[in-house]
Amino acid sequence: MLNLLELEQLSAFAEYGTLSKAAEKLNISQPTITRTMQRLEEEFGVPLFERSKNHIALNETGEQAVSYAVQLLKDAKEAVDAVRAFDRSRHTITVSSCAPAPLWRLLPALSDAFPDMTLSSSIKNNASVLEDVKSGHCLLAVLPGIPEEGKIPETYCCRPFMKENLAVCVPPDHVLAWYKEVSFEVLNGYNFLLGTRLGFWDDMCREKMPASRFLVQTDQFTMEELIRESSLPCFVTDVAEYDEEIYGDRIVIPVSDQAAKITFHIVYNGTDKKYAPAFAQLFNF
Amino acid sequence: MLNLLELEQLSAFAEYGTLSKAAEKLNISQPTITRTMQRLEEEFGVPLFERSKNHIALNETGEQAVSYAVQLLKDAKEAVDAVRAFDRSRHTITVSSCAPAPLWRLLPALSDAFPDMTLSSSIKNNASVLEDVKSGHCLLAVLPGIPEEGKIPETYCCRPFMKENLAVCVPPDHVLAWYKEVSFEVLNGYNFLLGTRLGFWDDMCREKMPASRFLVQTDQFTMEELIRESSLPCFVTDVAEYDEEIYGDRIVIPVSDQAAKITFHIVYNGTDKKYAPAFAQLFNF
DNA sequence: ATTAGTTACGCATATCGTAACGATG
DNA sequence: CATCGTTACGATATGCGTAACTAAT
Repeated sequence: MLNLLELEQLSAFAEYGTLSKAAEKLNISQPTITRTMQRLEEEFGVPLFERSKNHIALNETGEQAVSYAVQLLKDAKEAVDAVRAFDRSRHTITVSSCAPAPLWRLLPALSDAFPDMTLSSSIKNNASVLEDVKSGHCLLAVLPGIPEEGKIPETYCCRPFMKENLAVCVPPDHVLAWYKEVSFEVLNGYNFLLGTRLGFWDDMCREKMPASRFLVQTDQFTMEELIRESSLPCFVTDVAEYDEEIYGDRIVIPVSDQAAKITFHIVYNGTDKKYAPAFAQLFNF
Repeated sequence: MLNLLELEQLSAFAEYGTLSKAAEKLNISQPTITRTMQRLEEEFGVPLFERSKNHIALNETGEQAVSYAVQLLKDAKEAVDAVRAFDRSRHTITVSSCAPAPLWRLLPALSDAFPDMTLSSSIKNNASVLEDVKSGHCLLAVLPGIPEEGKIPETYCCRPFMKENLAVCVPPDHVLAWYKEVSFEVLNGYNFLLGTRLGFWDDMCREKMPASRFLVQTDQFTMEELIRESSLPCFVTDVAEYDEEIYGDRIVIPVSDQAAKITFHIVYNGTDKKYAPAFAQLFNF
């Protein structure tokens, strides 16, 4: 039977041209590789090399053998990787969320319910989250409301999880500070500071306030500093903890639109034998 | 690195359910297979089995590993077979001929020109011969005349090789015995003895003499006996040696049609670097 | 008591590296 | 004479089978 270690030496010989070079690259002695090539010829049962007294080269059959060897080695490596990935997936619960806030509650709950599983979460826009849940790329999805009919298979379960309401946050001397509540229509045209990793809130703001510009900050510290030092409005929600240190005397004004009052929903594959029952229990309070 | 021998043991375990059974089937001791499974888990780096004190079974990851293992083993075997087949093809000149007679001259000539090559020949009808030469399934083809325009790629060479003329052979008291030569039209309606492996002659006879019946004999001895003991006409050609023992006092009458006077042509791929030059020399006298 | 799996132990052999050799340009 | 490939030889370790052990049915 073939031996992958031997095939690797064959492949190295093909790559480097001489047995000596190949041996050096593989950190083995040169006689070893000589013997391996002889063994390979025995195993294949046909000549693979043209030999002269101090020269050896692949013949046509040998070239063929090399191409098969390379393929086999590649397949073998991929197999190992795939098995490792599969094992990893068996011990990982993957969550795709449309916003950060739901994760703050969801991840601790999952960690509690599945103490020996690894949790892996990511925040993406709605479309990507939908993709993930449909492709099975994630086990749990968090979406802002019930997905439209036909967007996900019927076997998937959808349960309300928590609410979040959007608000703007402005310094007391800002013109908006007088409002008790404010609509997107009014806000449209103002420029805002916007933190990254906001998920679907990001998309929604751009959609509802097309005339506004959003000054996206990828760095958390920069964002906080700008909130303190500028009078630019920013966004907060009723779920995020409100840090006095950062917001100072800024005033919070709820956004009045229905679109700003979100009920996050959990979506998961109801036919998954391993997780569906546990998820049903977790989310059917 | 993975080892195919180990994967074979894994596959056997998956197939037979217990280590003992697998060990027995593979003619190895049972502790050996235990150790191999342990090594495999190390190599994959993840658990593949559920173990209790005297029981071991594949877990889900293990099932995955098995399916990859089976695939790899299959691929490896196929690779060896393919390399062997390739080597064989390198030492074999394959000839497809539309009739037996050309082979009687062609094979000795090839054997002479390529003393260390194996010759492999087969007789088929014209269409199959054309298929073989186009697909590269044969290196040399023998066809009855020049193939029609477009039937073979332009890069193929076509050279006249030898002539063969069809004749019928009847007992002296047969009504046909009076003819000096005879046309298919006259022959049409008579029934004939026909040996197998006649290649295209077979097809031609059926085409030119649709009203005739052909009593096909697969066995050479039976054929000869029937020629001796019956008065049924049969076919001979000017190339086949005429054995008095068999034909006795039968009379040979050439078939007058042009279609019965064949010039066999050799066809081969003119772009084949290895053989085209040698073939050109052989057939361009 | 039988069957299955793991561990312990000793041996055979496979495989490696060093060294020596042969050939070639 | 430097480089490359093959062969010889001795050390090592890898891997096997036997035997002994444990647990479960």
